[in-house]
Amino acid sequence: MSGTSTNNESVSSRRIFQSLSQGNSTSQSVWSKGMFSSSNTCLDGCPAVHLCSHQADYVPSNSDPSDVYETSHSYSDDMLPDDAFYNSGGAGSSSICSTQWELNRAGDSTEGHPPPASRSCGHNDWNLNDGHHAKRARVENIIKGMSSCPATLCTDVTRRTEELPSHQEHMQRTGPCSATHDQTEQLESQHQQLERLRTKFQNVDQASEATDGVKEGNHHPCSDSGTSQEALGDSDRDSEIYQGWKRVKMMNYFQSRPAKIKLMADVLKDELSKAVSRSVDYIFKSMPLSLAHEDSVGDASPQSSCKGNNCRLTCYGSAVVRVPDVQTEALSLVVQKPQPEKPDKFIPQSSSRAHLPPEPPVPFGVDFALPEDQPPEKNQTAVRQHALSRAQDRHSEGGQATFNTHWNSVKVRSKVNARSVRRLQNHTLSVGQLLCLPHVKIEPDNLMKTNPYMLNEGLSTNHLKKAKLMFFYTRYPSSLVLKKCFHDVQFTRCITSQLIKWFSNFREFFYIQMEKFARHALMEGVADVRGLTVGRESELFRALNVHYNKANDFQVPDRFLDVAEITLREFYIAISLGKDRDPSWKKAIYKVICKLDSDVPADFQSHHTG
DNA sequence: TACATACCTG
DNA sequence: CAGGTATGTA
Repeated sequence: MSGTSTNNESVSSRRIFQSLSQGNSTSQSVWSKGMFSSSNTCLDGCPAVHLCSHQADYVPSNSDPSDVYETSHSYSDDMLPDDAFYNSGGAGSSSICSTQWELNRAGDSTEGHPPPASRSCGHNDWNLNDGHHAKRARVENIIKGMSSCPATLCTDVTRRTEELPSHQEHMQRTGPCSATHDQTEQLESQHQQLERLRTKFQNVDQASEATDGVKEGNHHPCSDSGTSQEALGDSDRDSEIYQGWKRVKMMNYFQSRPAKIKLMADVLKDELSKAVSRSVDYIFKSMPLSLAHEDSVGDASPQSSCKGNNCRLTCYGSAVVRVPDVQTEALSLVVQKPQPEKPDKFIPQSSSRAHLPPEPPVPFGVDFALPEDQPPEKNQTAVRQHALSRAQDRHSEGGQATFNTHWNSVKVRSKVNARSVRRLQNHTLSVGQLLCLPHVKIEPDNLMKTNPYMLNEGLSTNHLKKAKLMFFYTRYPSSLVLKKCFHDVQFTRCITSQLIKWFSNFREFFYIQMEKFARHALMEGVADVRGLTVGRESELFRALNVHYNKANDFQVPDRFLDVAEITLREFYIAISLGKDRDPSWKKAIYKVICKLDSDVPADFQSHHTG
């Protein structure tokens, strides 16, 4: 294969990876901001104010990726990035508000009624002000609602119908003051229907195995109206019942159907399908993907945000923990849509999260604890970018320390590159596909920790430094020497070419310095070539040492000083003799210098790192 | 012609 | 540091 084709491959690969790397680096801040924005919108929208303040402080932005990095992590700690995603996306909350919102939108009786959730949850303004956001909210809510399963919904309706008498007792006791006039009318007009519905759904519940423990007299723990209900204020109870009626109203549509549960499931599935389809179209038309559901439970307490409002409703029990799966699956549909863009283009998507409507409020009384057998990482199949974003978080915690211990000279860039590589390795490209990405920096330490016998399929910054140190001994290493010294690398044409290119560049810099200092000596009037010496304190040596041994943690062999001195004198002589008029005048010098190579110490062949 | 290297450029 | 091109050599 000719070098041209190899170059072409390298070029294209490099271009690609450059784009990826740039995307990463430049998206750092964006991505980080996206984290915040996701946090803003995660829980219930109500506390978005204080979350937004974080973002506002942050957004002005830091052009320094490292600063961004640090900042983002310190923040992510506060935001409980991992579990928060699952917790905050709780089905209960979204189902509640979404369902009731849907009902409010669809229900005739709600004309003129602001949706309870809208009144109670501070995010409604966003929803109402943006039809697209409303769509998204509907999609998410429907998806989440699905997760709670129709059976659960039925149990909820059943419970609502059961609560009705007590509510009427309450109304009789307190009068209509605690409820709106419309609500009172609805109570009266629908009471009869509800009674019938109640009976029917009780039958359904009893016949359904899926609703074990939700039968009458054995309520779902979270739907128990005992203690928690007693703790409610009157207005809370009214609102709650009001929302229950909305659900029941929807149920009325199916009242005449025999298989209610199945029908509901079908309807909801159909709605879900359409909603997801709409959301896909919308998302790809209007904004980058929103992958950020790294919501934080800790910061936005649903109790505080929705307390006293209609947000407090039901608990869907075990369905809660299923919601994130469903939701991420839905999002995965979006993510997996073919995209001509680079994968990392998705990363900044979360930045657009700030423009999305906040998540529906989270009902309190819901156990957000995520089962240990369902860690967030289990959903990596759902949203690759989401996993990637989170992986960045985790790498920054643990892997960062390892990073920082290596090369100070490549701090920021190495972070970006290595993270990018890890992401690519894990999610986008196989390691083999990275072979022809010459400047891909795979952290060998990480790989070797995983498997000390595994060959690196790329050259790292450690390899580069090692090559530079090798240059102190050999300026023209043979391929055999290279293979011996880089025995931890799986040699390919690309790897070999890259190493050869490295040494070519090293020589180029070396000879440029020699010529420069030789001419400088001539200009300074050095008459005798014996006056040209290269010591460790010489300016020439410092220049070379900075280039090849920047950390100055390597004892440069005396032999290199000798070679440098010889080379300097060769240049001095050639220039003084006017040989530099010949375009190829340096070649004679190169022939001399190439014979001065020394053997590379055994340490370079036995150890991977310097 | 294939390959290696130098040179120039970004 | 890497890509591209020019040049020299076998």
